[in-house]
Amino acid sequence: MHRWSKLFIPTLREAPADAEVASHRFLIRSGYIRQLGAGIYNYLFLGQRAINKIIGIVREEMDQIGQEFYLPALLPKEPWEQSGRWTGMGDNMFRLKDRKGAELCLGMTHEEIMTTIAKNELRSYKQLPQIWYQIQTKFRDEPRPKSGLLRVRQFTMKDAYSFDIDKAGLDKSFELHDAVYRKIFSRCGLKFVAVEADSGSMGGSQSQEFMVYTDAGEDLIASCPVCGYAANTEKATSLLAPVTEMEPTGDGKPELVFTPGCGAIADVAAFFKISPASDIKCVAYMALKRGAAGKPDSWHGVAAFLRGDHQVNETKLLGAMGASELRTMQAEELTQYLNGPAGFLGPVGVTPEAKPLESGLTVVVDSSLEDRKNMVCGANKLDYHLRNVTPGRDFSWTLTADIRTVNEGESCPKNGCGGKLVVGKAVEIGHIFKLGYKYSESMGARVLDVNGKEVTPIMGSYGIGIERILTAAVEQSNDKNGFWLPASIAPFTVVVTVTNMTDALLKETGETLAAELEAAGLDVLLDDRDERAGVKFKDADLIGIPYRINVGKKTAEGKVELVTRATSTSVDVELSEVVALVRKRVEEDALVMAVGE
RNA sequence: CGGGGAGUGGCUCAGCCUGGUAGAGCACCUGGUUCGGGACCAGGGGGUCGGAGGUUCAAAUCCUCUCUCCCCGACCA
Repeated sequence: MHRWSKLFIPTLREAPADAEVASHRFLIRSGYIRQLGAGIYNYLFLGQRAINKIIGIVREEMDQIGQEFYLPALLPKEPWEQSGRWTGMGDNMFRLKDRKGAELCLGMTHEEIMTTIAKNELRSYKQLPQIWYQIQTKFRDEPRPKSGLLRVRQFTMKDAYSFDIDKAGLDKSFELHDAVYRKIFSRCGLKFVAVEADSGSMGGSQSQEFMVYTDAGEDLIASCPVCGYAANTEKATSLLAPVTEMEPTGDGKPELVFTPGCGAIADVAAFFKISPASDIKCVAYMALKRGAAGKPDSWHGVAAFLRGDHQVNETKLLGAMGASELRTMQAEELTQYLNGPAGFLGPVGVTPEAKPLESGLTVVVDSSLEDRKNMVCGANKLDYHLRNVTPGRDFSWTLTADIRTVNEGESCPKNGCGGKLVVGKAVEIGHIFKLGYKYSESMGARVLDVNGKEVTPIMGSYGIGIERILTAAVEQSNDKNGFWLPASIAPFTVVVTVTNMTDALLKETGETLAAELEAAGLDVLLDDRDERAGVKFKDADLIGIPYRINVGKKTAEGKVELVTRATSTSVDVELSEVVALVRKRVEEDALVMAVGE
């Protein structure tokens, strides 16, 4: 039995001033965690207990479909060089040298290592499929750690990797993970949503994120309340209403117009008395292209053109070109590639490359411009714009693609749905991903198929952020006094609060009750501290335990109070019945979570 | 990396502008009174003011450099 008086649970009346996000404040105030450095945290007793419960659930469910491994966190350079990620991971990778000068890194993910095992050990299609997973500490040199445990440099991840003989097999492995992830998050009591996600430049074909809505989140999710469509805004699409406003003037040729000081979209729209939707915005970037095998990386000029009222979606833009990084152009580069100043850039007169990322300028035009006529755009000349510009007739491009970010209120992209998209902030707790052949190919994993022919296994990778489950749970269930966790992941299921330890009856009753609860299989914390009742109540409310039993005033009559933290409601219960009642409550909670999503 | 802010007992902060050798509340220790929503009284311990250098008779305070942390933008579990 755990006696509070003997434990280290350093609760704080006030949170550090720099903790802003609810989960950050409460995890510190409740004594779950303490900060050691930027994005580096100590997990104390309660925090580690909660983490262990989460890991228990993850492990139990993952064991239904896969096999647990444990790979090193300290990794040699070679596998990363083979996959091209030694450079590809850039500054996000922690690197170090050993005493001999050999280069190593701290693992931020383990595709390379798992694939190395596959390459060395798998020989035949008969050994497939395989699903291997581990629960491991990951290290990422985040440019900006923030929000407590939400974005850190060291964290725990459950990462899984599947190896299949063909695409159908991968689909199956993907489906298995999807189902298991839903079970895991449900059991953890999270209200989550599965969304379509960007598969990045890593060559994947399908990617799905599991998200929990919270203002502390860093992702934006677009969803349709009508049909259930949901996607990360990095990936989301929408249907646009046609632009109905009158075109500026007939179908004339481009006309140079003096537009002094109109460097911003709003100025241009006001000047021409058009909506920003009829203006062509230009965003100029330098894009990084990773050099193929042995060749160096290179930077290329890119001009993205889209409607004035739209925002460039850099993830989509990268994907459209096959580039791996973007930065905005400097003034000299604007002159070099577009021969124009910022604020007055336009597509007319520029010479697009035939293929993306060649020596000249790659011109990417958003699909929404394709059928437009008589628009306004910058003239690549200070204080001048062009009107009556028609895409295709007056300028050409390297490629068109969907490169804009959807906005709330636009129409759902699903056929005939008609719903209006809503956009909300969310935190990513899991991600499942069809990798394809990228790693098995580059690292040379091969097996023989039925015909004795060498084939490359197809892979998937699947991650869950362990601490983020805890963080998301705190984010979704807190009030001014603290937070509450579902019994499945709470460090304790019930706290027995003895309101006055100097009262022999209360003390004795609390001891006995705690022992009975424990005998009934519940994780019980006995608050036997020599503190005033108020202090104990405040602490109990703070630290996330879902149920509390007060042994106090009514105990002389054979009764105790059962307090449900989530609702702050309490009922008087006969002492002889309280153990059964708590068990019943916990079981009911679990049932609700099992169906819930 | 770009922009903004902050480093003063464990926590929250004052003091800095206008240099004179460090303070409050909470927390902690001792004793007493209290005892169902973060008690009260009395006594006590604890800080070379992030670090280095400089100016000065004298620096938490002024100057320079530096480190760390937080927040806003580009990355991801």
